[in-house]
Amino acid sequence: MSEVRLATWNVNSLRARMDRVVEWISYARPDVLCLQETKMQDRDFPAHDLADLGYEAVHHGDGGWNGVAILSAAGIAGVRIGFGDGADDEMGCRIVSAECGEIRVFSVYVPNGREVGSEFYYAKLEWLGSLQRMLAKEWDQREALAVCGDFNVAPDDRDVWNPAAFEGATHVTEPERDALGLLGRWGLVDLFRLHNKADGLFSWWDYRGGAFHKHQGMRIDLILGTAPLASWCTASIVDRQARKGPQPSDHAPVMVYLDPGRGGS
DNA sequence: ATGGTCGCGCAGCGA
Repeated sequence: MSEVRLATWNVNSLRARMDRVVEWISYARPDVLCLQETKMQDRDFPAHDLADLGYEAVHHGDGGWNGVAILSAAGIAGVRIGFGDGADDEMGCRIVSAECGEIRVFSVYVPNGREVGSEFYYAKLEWLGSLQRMLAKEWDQREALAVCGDFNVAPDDRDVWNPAAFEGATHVTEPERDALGLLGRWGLVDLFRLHNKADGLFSWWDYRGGAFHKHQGMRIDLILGTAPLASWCTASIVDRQARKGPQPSDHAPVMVYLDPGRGGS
């Protein structure tokens, strides 16, 4: 297979964002695009419009909140909804996966923990734990597998616009980062960071207060991949252009470039 | 100065 472009984007309502998604697809040409916060029911998902653009898709959503999807120009097979043990249903349509060509792709929307120490914070940690247990139990880290989505965790201080101001705040606490660390110990690598080491490379900026133009953001949208994907990865981008212009999402798309003919696997 | 802006859905909550 030739180059594969694998992307993830929290669109904050696919209904409100469809024009921007179509625009982005037309110039970025991802082979696989994971979406989060579609905020729609399955029956409203614009599968036909996406098929016209050359994408098969799977969507998992039940209404006004959450909702995840995978668009693939490399095929969709072996769809899995949720964790398979009902845990996802309680937290609401936050994980879906499919075989896209030779890669098992997950699209995930990790719960927002709101205030540190709140019940929502612990539910977020539990959800990340469920993700790790599901991967360890059902999947093989030696295979080509990617977990893409909005993790609501900034992996390290480079990923926060003002680490001093965020000390102890949600998205950066040790337990949240430890939960990402467990995914790393299982075998997932933060593919964006393989070829982009600088700070200030954010994927989300608050709508309020002109945060985007003040470069006040965080990198919380991640593409995690197993060792084979890490060996294939040649480049990565965050497309800040998509955060500009009319009716943008508060997140920008993140994309990695994979060359399955490259590296040792 | 505890604000600010979105989306959903039609009040006020969640992010």
